[in-house]
Amino acid sequence: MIRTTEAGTLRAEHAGQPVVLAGWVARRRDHGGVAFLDLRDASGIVQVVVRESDVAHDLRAEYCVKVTGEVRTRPEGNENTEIPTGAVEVVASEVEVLSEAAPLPFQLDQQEVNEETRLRYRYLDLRREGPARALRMRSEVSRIARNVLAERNFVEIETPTLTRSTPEGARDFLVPVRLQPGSWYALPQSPQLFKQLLMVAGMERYYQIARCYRDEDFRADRQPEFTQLDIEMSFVEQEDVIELGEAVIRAIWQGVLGHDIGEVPRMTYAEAMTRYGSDKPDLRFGNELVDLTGYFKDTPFRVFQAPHVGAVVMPGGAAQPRKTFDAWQEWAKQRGARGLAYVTFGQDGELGGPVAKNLSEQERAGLREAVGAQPGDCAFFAAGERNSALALLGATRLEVGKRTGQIDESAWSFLWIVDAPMFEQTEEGGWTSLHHPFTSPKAEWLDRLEEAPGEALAYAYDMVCNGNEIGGGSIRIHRGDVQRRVFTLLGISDEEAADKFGFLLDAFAFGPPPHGGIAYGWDRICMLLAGVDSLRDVIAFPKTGAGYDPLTGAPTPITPQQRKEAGVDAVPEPKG
RNA sequence: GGCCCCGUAGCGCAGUUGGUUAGCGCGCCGCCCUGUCACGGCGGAGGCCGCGGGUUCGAGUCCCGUCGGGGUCGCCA
Repeated sequence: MIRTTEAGTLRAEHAGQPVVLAGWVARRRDHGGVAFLDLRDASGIVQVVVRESDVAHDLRAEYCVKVTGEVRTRPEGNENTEIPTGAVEVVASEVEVLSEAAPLPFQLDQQEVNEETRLRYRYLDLRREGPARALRMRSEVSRIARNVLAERNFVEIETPTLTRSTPEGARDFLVPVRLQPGSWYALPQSPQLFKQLLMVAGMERYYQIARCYRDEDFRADRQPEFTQLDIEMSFVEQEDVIELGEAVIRAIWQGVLGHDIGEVPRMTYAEAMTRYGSDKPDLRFGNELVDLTGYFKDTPFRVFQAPHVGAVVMPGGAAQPRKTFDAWQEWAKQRGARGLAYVTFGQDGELGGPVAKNLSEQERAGLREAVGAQPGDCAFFAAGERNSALALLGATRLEVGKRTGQIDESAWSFLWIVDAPMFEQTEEGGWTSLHHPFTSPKAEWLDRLEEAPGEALAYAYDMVCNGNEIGGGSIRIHRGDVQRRVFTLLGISDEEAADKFGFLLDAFAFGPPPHGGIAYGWDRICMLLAGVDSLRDVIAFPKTGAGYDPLTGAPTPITPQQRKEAGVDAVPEPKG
């Protein structure tokens, strides 16, 4: 090693020791006759004293240097209590420049720097304490998960990233194949089918920290390539997977934050939608939705003559000016709603807002009590199809929670959402899988799926943390006849099924074990643990919203030669 | 694809109802400084005001378009 000691580890007890340090010049304070360097390495920062002024004079920020010297306690009164090494300093006898640094594109100690600039020089950004800490924490998260899984005899197995399109539902990233012009690989949206094959293969307990790819529009919490902790187990029931998933998350929160997540409560999908208007409710605050469908069943107000009428209360909301209520309308319209009806409850008991006068005398009289509001509150209403009304109210509840400060930002609220529906109605009137087509119906629905596809429940479960879905999974179908019936319901013909994932169906002809699993969104979990608002902060080299990597400049155009070789333009032979 | 916000020096920002030579802080370069820790002092360099068009006697400022970034809805089982 070039150095003997890590800078951040030096303490008063090391006084008198000769040391060789290596790191970067974080800051330089040159007084002419004496100069101080803050030397930073991965362990931290220590002050170096340089007496030979001309040596220090030529050093610049972020030069990489080797310092030979001796540790000593700082002179009386010169201690710096702000830093862990502040009791000591290293008196340099020799400073060797290992490499120079050009003037920096941004200062590393500056708080606010344009994110695109940070990403372009991500290697500099990562020299900063916060970004570096996020990556180190992420490593710790993975290590803990691996430990838990190793203790339980899980096998870590890699699966292909050049593969065939699998039916997750998102757009695939495609890779042209030089050796077979006109044919393309897809990058996996998840290792879903491979992990099921590994169960058929008798591995019994598989996991992988797997990179996944989806070609959709990106967000702060969405990247084109992202990571899942992917888990699959044989001979298990839903309870077993939930227990394991919970154990992983428990160990992570304990290990990284020292936080005990406690018993994770369960809620059915139906209950979550009814009470919170969301399949991933944020339980850090209450303020549940109110169902007023019955209350308004004979209402003279046209808008409320709907299959579902519900409300959410905004504490203190009556005091909002008209302009703010207009902004709420706009907010709702952005979400595809016609508007957001509201009623204010005055301190004097008077109802306000444009909706109130449309209600019957009787409805007005009991309304405040019916929605559970106090004088001075307001209530927002949504009316329409049950699902869309609940969705709007759920979003309103969250927005109200944010604006009124009801959300306890220091809290960790975990939750399992269970009993998800098997299917969801498509716009064309058919059915589509809520989860994916290999999800098993619950035992009581196994034989009568077809009777009421819209009501059939699945062995599917999502783990929710503070209103974020952090993981989800299911027990899979392992019986050919059940799988065929599900395909039929989904409108997938035998030929189509054979064409799309015949290899899985083939495998299932050879004694597939009952199995199930779960996948955790690793980036999102790290984002929550790090307390940051963007996935980009917990990814070493992330991309911007348009899928652009400011560091490498990817994606780039290809040369005509590459284009020709890759077979991008090849026209496949027509079949038959 | 829709909507909202932002593009001014390397970085962070200011720039009045459209009006002379576009400023401030940090950084950068040079010199000085023996106890600083966001060291300090003196001096200096650095701008296609994202890009293109329009209105105007005159545009960083107003209008249209476009590109880039951020957010959000759609989308992402």
